[in-house]
Amino acid sequence: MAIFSVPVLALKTTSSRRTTLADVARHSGVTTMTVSRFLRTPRLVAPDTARLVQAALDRTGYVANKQAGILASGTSSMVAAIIPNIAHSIFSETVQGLSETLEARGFELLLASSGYSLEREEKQIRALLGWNPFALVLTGRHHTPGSIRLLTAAHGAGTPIVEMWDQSSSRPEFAHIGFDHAAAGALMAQHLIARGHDSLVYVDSGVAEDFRAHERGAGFVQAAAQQGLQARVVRASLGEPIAAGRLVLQQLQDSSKSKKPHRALAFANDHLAVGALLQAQDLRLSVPGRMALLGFGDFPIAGHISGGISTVAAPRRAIGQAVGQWIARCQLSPNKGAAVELGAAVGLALEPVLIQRATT
Amino acid sequence: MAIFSVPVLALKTTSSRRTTLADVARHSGVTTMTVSRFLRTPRLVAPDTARLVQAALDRTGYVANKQAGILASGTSSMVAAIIPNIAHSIFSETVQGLSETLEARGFELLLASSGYSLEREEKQIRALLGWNPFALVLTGRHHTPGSIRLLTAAHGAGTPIVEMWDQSSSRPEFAHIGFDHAAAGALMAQHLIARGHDSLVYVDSGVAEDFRAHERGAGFVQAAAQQGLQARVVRASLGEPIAAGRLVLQQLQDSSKSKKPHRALAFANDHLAVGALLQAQDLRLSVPGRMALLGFGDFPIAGHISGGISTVAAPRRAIGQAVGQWIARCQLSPNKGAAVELGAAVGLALEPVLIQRATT
DNA sequence: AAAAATGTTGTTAGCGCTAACATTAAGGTC
DNA sequence: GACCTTAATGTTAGCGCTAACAACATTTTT
Repeated sequence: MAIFSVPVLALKTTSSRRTTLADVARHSGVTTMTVSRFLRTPRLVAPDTARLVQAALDRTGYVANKQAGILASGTSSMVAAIIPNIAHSIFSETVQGLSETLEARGFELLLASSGYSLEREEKQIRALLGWNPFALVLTGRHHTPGSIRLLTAAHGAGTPIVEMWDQSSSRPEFAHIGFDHAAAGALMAQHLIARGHDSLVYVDSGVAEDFRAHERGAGFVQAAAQQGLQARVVRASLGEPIAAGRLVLQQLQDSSKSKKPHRALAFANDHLAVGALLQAQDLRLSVPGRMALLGFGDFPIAGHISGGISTVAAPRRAIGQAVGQWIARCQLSPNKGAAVELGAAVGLALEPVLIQRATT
Repeated sequence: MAIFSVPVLALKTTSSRRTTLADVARHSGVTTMTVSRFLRTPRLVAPDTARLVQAALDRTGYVANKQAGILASGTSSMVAAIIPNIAHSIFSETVQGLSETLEARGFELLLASSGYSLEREEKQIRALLGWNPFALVLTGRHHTPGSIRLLTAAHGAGTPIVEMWDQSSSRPEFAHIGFDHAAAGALMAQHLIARGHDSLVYVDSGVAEDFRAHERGAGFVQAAAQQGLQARVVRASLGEPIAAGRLVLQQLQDSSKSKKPHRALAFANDHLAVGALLQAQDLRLSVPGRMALLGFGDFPIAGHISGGISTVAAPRRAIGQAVGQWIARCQLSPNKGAAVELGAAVGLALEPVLIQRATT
């Protein structure tokens, strides 16, 4: 790999600054205000003038300066969102749904990924709030005290705050759109029990800050206990999740040569489950004959692997869409900026759905 | 799914506007300029004053208004980038590399995903330029004429433009960091030929605007021709790529019951190849016995599927890092804004590497 | 001790745009 | 024709911040 740079000699030395409204105004013989008006409320501009302005706009290749516009008007069309991991299948569809919904309503989306770190999240909240977003979207209800302080202040100043993926919010005045992860975990346990399994294992995410995965685990254990069964929880290793899933299955297999061989495994996510299934296939273990597997999330790969991973489908896209819709409603609401209106708590009750494939 | 909203009655009606520099200044008994100075160049502020200001900062929970700062200073620390698809494995690591590198140098990254549509890309270029970014990063060298016009104007006004993933740029004054996709395609063909295959097929991406995949196909066909072999090109269907890969393999199998059964397939990306491998396993086809498979990209899943997909690894992360480094260099360069310096064309020569697994 | 250098803070102006109001022209009403 | 309405454009001020320079106090140099 070699980096080479070829300095190009003097190009057009027209280091011309960007065209401004004033340039366009000069070209069309009107004032800046008329051009601004043409861009935001064209019906207030006379047709003849409009033609002149449009021509000047085309000729100059004007691109509006957002910072100036936002600063002057005091309102931004930008929505900021923080996701644990953009690349992660579980969130990419939420982002897709959010961005579609917002784009259709004239918003823009500014995205940050926290890498599941609450410290990074706090930094990003501060950075994003600096852009004066119309609203701020977070994932989950767990934040540092510093984050909460920033969020409360922003909310007080009229910025809607939405926490998604969880069933409750960190503060009552923030909106939340998500579902109950403990209940989803319970659903997993109940399904496995209904299928006749009594040796239950929950394979938790290796990411310490994946609180939702831990909550599903807690719900899983509790539901098992209610049926008089003691579920075991093991933690996957950090890092690439398919590899981690393989490793978990291998270790469980190694450690139980003599013990009860038949087990039902529920995983924190489908990638772990896929890894476990692939490892089971390599070990020639019969699935679900010797071992039943149940994933979470309904990731694209889950249905494609031979056999397919049974999974609990989370309403990934719906969450993003609902968040977008709620934010759009904030804009339309008559007295937009007021804390009262923005403080309306919104809950979206979503039932995760069980999708059964050959593995349970 | 039910959306319910609970209007919270009057919270703190302190719909207090956000704290500004002036607020902080008042609290600490200095002028706004001193506070601004403390935030940007603390060494120019006396220790005693600094303490006062810091206290006021903490007390008020000040968050700097970026639009005001950028507007006043005329320089932004934000870098804008457009990627075909954020969720796509092939780009997520590039984004990761880019964002790490930029963050370490105090830049922020504003991301947009074009969905492989040049029209959307043009809209996004316009929208992103409106934010006055420090630099603009694009994927590939194919753009609409309108986009080129916008980019040329922005470059003329001092904004560095980088095209990544391709080996050349749309205009000589833009930087480019990437590799030769035709050569990568040729590499794939040569490898298969060297392994003794003479019935070669390239399975192209179903996405019409995935120009790089098409270029690899062209390189593949040409390299085969140079060895006196006529390679066939088939196009995968649109949509979920693992399913598309399965379908391609099924169709090839159906259509060649009587004909030469042994084939070598090169795929536009690893997801297609994984789909094909899974389908081959379901059909009990021996791989590579009856059919050799070769993917592109070295996606995480490629090495984990039983057997593993042989693949040509693209320097995904390195591309992102190199782009970030180049942008950082633009900042440091003595006469930063000048077209001459920014026009320095940068090429990063990267050799894709062949990773061999059980499938070829 | 005067001059020069340095350190610290303040003043002024303006980035590019838009809200709010002011102004003018054109048409309608009595 | 004096009055009111409406339509179209212009004027003024200011969003929150920072560059550039000015003003002073303090130290260092000669």
